[in-house]
Amino acid sequence: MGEPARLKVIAERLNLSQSTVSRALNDYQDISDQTKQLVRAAADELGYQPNMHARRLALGKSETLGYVMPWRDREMTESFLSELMAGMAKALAAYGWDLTVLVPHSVDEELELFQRIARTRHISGLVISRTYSDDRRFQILRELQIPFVSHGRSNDSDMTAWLDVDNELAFAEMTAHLATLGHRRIAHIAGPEVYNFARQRMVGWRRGVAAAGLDTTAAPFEVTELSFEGGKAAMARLLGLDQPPTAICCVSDVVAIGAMQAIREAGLVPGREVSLIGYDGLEIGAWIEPPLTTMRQPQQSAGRRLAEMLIRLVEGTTTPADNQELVRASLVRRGTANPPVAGWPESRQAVRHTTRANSGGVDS
Amino acid sequence: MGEPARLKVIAERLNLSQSTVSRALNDYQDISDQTKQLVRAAADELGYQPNMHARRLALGKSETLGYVMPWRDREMTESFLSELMAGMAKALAAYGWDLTVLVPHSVDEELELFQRIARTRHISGLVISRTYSDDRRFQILRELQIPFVSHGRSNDSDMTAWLDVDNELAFAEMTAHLATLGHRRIAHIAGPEVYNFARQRMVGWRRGVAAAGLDTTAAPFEVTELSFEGGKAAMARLLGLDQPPTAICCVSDVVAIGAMQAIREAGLVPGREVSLIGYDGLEIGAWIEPPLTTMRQPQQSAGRRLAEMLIRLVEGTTTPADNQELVRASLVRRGTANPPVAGWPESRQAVRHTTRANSGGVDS
DNA sequence: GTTGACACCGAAATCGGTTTCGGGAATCGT
DNA sequence: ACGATTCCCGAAACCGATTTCGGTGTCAAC
Repeated sequence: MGEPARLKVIAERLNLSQSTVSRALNDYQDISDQTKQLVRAAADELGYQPNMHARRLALGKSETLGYVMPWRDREMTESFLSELMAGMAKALAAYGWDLTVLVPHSVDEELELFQRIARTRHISGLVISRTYSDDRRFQILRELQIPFVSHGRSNDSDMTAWLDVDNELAFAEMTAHLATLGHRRIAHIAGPEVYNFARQRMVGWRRGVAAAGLDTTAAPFEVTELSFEGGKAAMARLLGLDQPPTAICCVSDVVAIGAMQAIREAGLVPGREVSLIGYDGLEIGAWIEPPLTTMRQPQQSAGRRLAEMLIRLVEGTTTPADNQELVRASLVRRGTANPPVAGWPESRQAVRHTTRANSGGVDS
Repeated sequence: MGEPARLKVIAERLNLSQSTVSRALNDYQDISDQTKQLVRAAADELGYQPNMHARRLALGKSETLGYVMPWRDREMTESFLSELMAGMAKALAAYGWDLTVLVPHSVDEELELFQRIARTRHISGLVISRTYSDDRRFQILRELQIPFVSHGRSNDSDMTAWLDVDNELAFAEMTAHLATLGHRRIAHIAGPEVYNFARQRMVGWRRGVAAAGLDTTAAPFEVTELSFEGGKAAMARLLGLDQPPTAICCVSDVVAIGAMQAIREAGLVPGREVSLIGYDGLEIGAWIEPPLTTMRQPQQSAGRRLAEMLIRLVEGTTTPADNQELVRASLVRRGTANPPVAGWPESRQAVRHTTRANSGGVDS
C-alpha cells in the first residue's frame, strides 16, 4: 500500500512478463482468457492504475484537452463559464480524459501558447470561445495542426469544427415575439461587431424586423460594449430619440439589465413603456424586478458536445467539417416583454411614472 | 519544422551528447558556460520544447494541479468560480504548471477520484473548496498523502494548508455596521450548518450582536439553503414574526437577493423598512434596485494565493501548517443598508408602501 | 515423422527526457 | 616531472508504460 503498484509488480506476483501483463490489461488477442482473468484480478486487488506519463509517452497522445478561457476584456464574469467547463470536464471524465484551463492574458500570449502546445503536444486539442468575425486563431491552429473546435463561428470556420447557437434565428424569433405583442418600433442594442455572435444577432434582428413588415432602415439600434454600463448608456441614447422604441432586443442579459436601469432612471417601467428581451438565460435575470424575459441555450450540454466532438477529432475518426453543430435557443418568458401601452411615447411629457407595479407584468 | 525538435536532434546538430544538452538546458554546474550558450542558442532556434510526458515520467512529478469544482447541489452557478479558476491558472502558468478541473458528481465519486490520483500521481496537488464543518476529505487526502490546500477551513484543518476569509470577523463587522446605523433588531439568514463558512458567519453575527449590546438570545435567525428561493422563504418567515427585524445579515448575495424579493412582496422596500447586507460582492448586486450592500473578497488573488501555496507544498519546501492564510473581506456600501425608519414595524399594519424611491438610499 | 498452423508468452526496443557514474584533458601544487 | 584536483563531457541506466519480434509448445494434416 506504500508505493503504487506498477506493471512490474503485478508481473512478478503472477510470474508473468511485464509485456504479457500489459497486453492482458489492454485486451490483446494473443493472450489467453485465463491469463487475462488472472491479471485483471491481480490488478484489481492491487488497485493498479497505469502511470499516466509513461502511458502518454509511449502512446504519443496526451488524452488531455484544453479550454481557452476568454479572459481579455473585463467581460468574462459571465457565470455560465463554469457551467460550460463543468459540462466539458464531466464528458471528458467519462472517457478518462482531462481538461486543463488556459488563460492567456493577451492575444500575443494566446498565440505563443498555441505554438508551445504545437511543439509539446501535451495538450492534444483545444476548445476556443468568444470567436471574432475575423479571427486569426482559426488559420493559425490549422497551420499548427492542432485539433480544435470553436464555441461560436467565424468568417473562417467553414471547414473547421464548431458548435454554435443559431443567433440569427434566435434574434429573428425574439423580434417576431415582440412584433406579435404589437410593437412597431423594435430597437436593438448590439455588441461590438468584432464579435461574430454580435454580428449574427444584429442580422437576426434585422431579419425579424423585415419579417414583421416594418421598415428596416428606420429601425433604431445602438452598438455598445457587453456590460451593464454599456447597456445603460445605449438605452439612454435610445430614449433620447425623437421617436423612442417601445421594445428592445438586447445582445445579452447583462446589457439588458443595464438597459433596465436606464429605463428606470428615465422614470419609466421596464416591461411597461419599454419592453425588452435579453439573451443568455442567466439565472439572475429571474431575480430582478421585473424578471427579465430572455433566450436560453443549455450551457452544460454544450460543454458536453464540445468535448465529444473534440475527442473524435483528436482520435482522427472524423473530419472537422463533419463536426459542425447548430443548436437552437429557446425563449424564456418572464416579465419584461408585454404589449405596448397606450399613451407612450406620444404623450411622453405627460407621463412620469414614479410608482411601479409590484410584480412584473406577464408575458403573453 | 515538421516534427518538433527533440533533445537528440539538437545534440546531433552540435556534436554533443544528449545528456550534455539536457544538463546545459537545466543549468547544471558541470557544463561550461560556452557550451550552455551554444545549446541555448540552438534550442531557441529550433523552438525546442521538452516533451512533457517524458519529462514528467523521468522527474516523477506532474507539474499539474487539480481544482475540485464544487458541483453537487445546484449551488455552483456562482459566477466567481471562473474568476477563481482564472486566478489559479494564471499563477500556475507563470511557473509553467497546468491546472486541470475535476468535476465529481457525487461524494463517492470524489473519493474514488482521490484514490486514482493517489495512484497515478498524474495530478500532484489539489485545491478543494466548499468545505464542510465535518469534512472527510481532509483525513482522506492526508492518508493518501496528496498535497492539497482548501479554500475554506473545517474542523479538521488545523494541520493542513488553507486559505479562508475571516467570515467571523466579516459578519461581526457587518452586524456592527447595521448597529451603528441604529438598528436594534438585527437578524441573520444563515446557510446550512454543514458548511463551515455558514457556521463561521453565524458565529460572527452572534458576536456582532453581543458587541452591540443587544440580546443574543432574542436575536432572530433562519437557516436556509443557499439559493434565491431559500433566501426568499427565510425572509418571509422573518417578516411573519411578532417583532420582525429591521436589518438582516445574509449569508450570501444570492440569499440576500431572494430576501429582497420577499420584502417587496410584503409591500415593503428593501433598504427602507428592512435593511440588509449580503456577502460575496457579486457584481450583479450593483445592478439591482436598490443596489445591494455587501462584503467582498478578491477572488482572483485568492486563486493566485491558492496556487502559490500548493506549488510550494508540492515542492516540499514548506509544511501544510505553515500555509494557512486568513484574508479579510471588506464592506461594499451600496443601497440596502440605511438607518431604520420610524413607524415600522410598530405601525406595520398602517404602512403599505406601493410606491418606491426611484434610486436606492445611500449608505451612511 | 516431418511440416505447418496456431495459440500463447517473453525479451527487448521504444517513447524522450533526467541523472549517475566515470573517464579524459587541463590545471594546479610541489 | 609527476600525482592530485578540477573542469567538462559521454555512456548508460532509469522512469513505466506500449509494441514489435521471435520463440516456445501443441495439435492437426499429409
